[in-house]
Amino acid sequence: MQPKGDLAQVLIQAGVALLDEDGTEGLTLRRIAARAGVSHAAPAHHFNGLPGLRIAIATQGFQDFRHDLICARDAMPADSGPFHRLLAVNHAYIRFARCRTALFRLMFDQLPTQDDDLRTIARASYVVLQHHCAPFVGDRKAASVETAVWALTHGFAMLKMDQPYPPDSPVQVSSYEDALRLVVG
Amino acid sequence: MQPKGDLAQVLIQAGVALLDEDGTEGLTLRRIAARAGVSHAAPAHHFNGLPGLRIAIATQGFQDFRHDLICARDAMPADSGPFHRLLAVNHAYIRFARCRTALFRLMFDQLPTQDDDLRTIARASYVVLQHHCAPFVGDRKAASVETAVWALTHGFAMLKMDQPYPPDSPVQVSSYEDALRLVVG
DNA sequence: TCCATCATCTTGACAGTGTAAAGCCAATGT
DNA sequence: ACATTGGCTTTACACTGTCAAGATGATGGA
Repeated sequence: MQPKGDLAQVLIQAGVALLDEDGTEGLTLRRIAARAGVSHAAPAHHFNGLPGLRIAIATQGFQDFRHDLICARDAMPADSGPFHRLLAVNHAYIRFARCRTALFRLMFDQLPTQDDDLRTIARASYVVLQHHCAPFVGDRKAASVETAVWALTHGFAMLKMDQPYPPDSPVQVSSYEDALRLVVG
Repeated sequence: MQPKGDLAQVLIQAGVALLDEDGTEGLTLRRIAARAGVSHAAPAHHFNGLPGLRIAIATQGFQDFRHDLICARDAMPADSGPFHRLLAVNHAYIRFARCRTALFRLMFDQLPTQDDDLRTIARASYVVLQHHCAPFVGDRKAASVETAVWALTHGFAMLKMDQPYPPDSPVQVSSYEDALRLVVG
């Protein structure tokens, strides 16, 4: 779903803003239209209804997501070891889920779609994480290591997202780094 | 949110059935009411609106979930090793996410709530998995091992849920067992 | 220049949704 | 006998997504 003009991008940004501000139930065709200053039916016309708009927003979300991951890697000092580079990327992953919960949920809710753009950018996001796993493969299967690292990170992100600061949570903050060492160590 | 009478449980079961049959957007107060043969406002009266009903359904979902995990463990032969017992439980975890996607999503969407019943049963579900990690702790921190195993399983479940059978998926079926060995091995 | 075409966006209408207020009604307690 | 409560219905309302029809303006060929 490629934007036809200027308005499409404005609508997507309005939707992202609504998700960040009001959460999942804040995302509404009519609210997006009002925020963009157009009639209530304009969004549906551009994105083929609400499902199309959700896919477009998820696509934008993955672009922001990938950007965050890459920035986290680039912000590391040049002499950082591969573990700390991987850790920085994965912390960005978890931070994104924590700071932009509604958008993060929408992104992974919309994944089982046929839309090519969404699948492409989602895959590109995965490649960033995948790339930082390479130094740790050793004589193991690369897919196994990548799967373990990704699933660990994604699962941890979901739990941190669900329970921001629960004193009795089974998962503590420091546990992630320890767990990651188990996987790549 | 404890049921006041018979109808409450009927409404919950109707909601679960709607989720299984029609997916996330099939869950509607009015559809639940129609299926239960009561007026459209009855569900809201019992559960304090849609949010309360969703919490009640998520609570029921975690009970089914925990039941599945325990049954998977009990179905293993008595001489099974601890790894195959853990694997059986985690396969049940992944299978639940795959077979009851909408309910699974709702369960973890509703987790960040104050509802005590929901938090209690969710925690009890986690304990089942936690318990099977004990043989692999060794001299490591128990929380790290449990976190790694749980996050790996949950993350893998989410990916299998999103992409049922994609030929180009970065995560293959056999990868989970390999990844789990990395963590507990 | 004129006219057809098309994309963009608006307007109006409709069914479906959650929610709140009011009412009904049987059971219960005093 | 009477008031009260809980369980459920009825009614109404605002909000939602979607569709059909129309307005507006740009494009592009004759």
